[in-house]
Amino acid sequence: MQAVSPLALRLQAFTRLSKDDLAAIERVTRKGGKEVGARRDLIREGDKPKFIYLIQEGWAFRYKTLPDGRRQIVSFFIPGHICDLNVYILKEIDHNIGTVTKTRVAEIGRDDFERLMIEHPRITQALYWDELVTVAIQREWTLNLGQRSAYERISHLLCEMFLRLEAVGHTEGDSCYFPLTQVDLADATGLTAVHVNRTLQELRQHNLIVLHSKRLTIPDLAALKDAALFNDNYLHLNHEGAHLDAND
Amino acid sequence: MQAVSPLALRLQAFTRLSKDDLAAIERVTRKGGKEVGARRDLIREGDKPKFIYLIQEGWAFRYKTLPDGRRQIVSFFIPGHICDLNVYILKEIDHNIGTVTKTRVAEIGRDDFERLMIEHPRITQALYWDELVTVAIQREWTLNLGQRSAYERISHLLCEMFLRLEAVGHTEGDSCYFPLTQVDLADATGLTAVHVNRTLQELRQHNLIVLHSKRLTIPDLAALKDAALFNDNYLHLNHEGAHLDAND
DNA sequence: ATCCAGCTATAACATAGGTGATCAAGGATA
DNA sequence: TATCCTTGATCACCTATGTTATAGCTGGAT
Repeated sequence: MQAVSPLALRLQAFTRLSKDDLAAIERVTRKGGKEVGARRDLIREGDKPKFIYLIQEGWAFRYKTLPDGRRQIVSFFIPGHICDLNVYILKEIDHNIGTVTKTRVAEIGRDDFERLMIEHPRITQALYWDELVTVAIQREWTLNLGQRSAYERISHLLCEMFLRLEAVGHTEGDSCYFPLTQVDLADATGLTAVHVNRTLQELRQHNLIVLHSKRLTIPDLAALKDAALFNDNYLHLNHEGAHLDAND
Repeated sequence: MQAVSPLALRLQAFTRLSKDDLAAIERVTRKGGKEVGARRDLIREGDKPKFIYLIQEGWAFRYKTLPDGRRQIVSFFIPGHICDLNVYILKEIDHNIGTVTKTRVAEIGRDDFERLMIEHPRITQALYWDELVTVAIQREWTLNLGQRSAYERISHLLCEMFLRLEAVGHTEGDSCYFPLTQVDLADATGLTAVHVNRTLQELRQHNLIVLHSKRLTIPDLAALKDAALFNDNYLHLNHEGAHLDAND
């Protein structure tokens, strides 16, 4: 189905990997393959962390809830995304991971993972880069929720997802598959679905987006970025030089 | 001044460290010592990451800004806190770190740090635990900003800070030093200073807090936690058994 | 071809929290 | 003691976003 694992694709945005590295990634990710249906929970709060999850195909998200049912999506996972490097160190998971679409994941055990990191320092470093980017995204979400208006917030999320999808080759020109419902967007932006709907109308009126039938088109990305006060430095894709000290 | 480095104190909440481990921490942290005044920037957006910063004494925070000046504090640093494990992998810092009070930090270079990790696997693991907790806190802040009301949000922040201070021995009974201004609280909770003021009044009226002259007292922590819908699982302090597999 | 559940759209109304302005109180500095 | 500056307190008014309700779509299941 796919020639290259989306993880490998993603990591190569940071550093070049050898054939040997790539083969090791393929091996490890092929091992714990698993299919999960749409709108299912993959991990539940309170679980004992056993595996590192790698999203191979499909969309998922991490979410947290309050006792009265309020719920916040705290991050989205798209192909190539690793959930929680080193997480087996913790005793208990403090959040949930749910799927949006049908999803193919690889469950990677602690031992396999540690072996991979010991035998492939280049991969190890790339994984830490990946982890740092994930945390940086989490911080940007904090800024998003704390300071941006509804209009800016939604624009920002759309920009971010588009750029992340682009990085793993999941866009076609100025459009992409986009399976999130307005309720998902609301839970991710801390707004209500009603207000998300209003705001999407507004974005459409301004010709910043076309969104229907699970397809998002952004005719003028620069304009949407402006509306979002989007600064892509937090995605750390501008990495020339960052890997110069890795031994080739 | 202090017998044990607050970092060592903090890490021992996760695992027991040997005398040798402790000595290594002392050595590394003593090396790059530096004093910074109150309300100064320690790190600026765009800087090239050179050091890992360890807060030895004082309070600081990480913040991000928007072009029009809006600003969000995305995390607080108290003694024993490490800023960004492995951060030297990135090309450019995407946020700022500013001090609240006069602060003593240790700048730890990449080489020293990597040597520490190679020679002390127990410390390495504790550092990853620390990093996972930091990220978990960031996620909880996302929930906080996205879903909690002003009243819950401020209560939550006060609970979190109190518990974190307690973990490094910086509380006295039910009270602690608390140098944040109402503007700081506003920037951290995504509210305005005016509304923070209103909400603090409300908390005082409900006898949940006493706060003046940079001193916070929480007469009934359980009650404040209730008001905050506070669930401390994200701090991962409940760790019995978590380190059983470390070789003693 | 029909049905149904989960989406999307819209409207009328309510409110939490924002704005901008002013003043008082508490520490530093001199 | 006087001055300055930061912080905290309050007030009157405003608006972005939430609430509740209803109805119309749409696409997959049967």
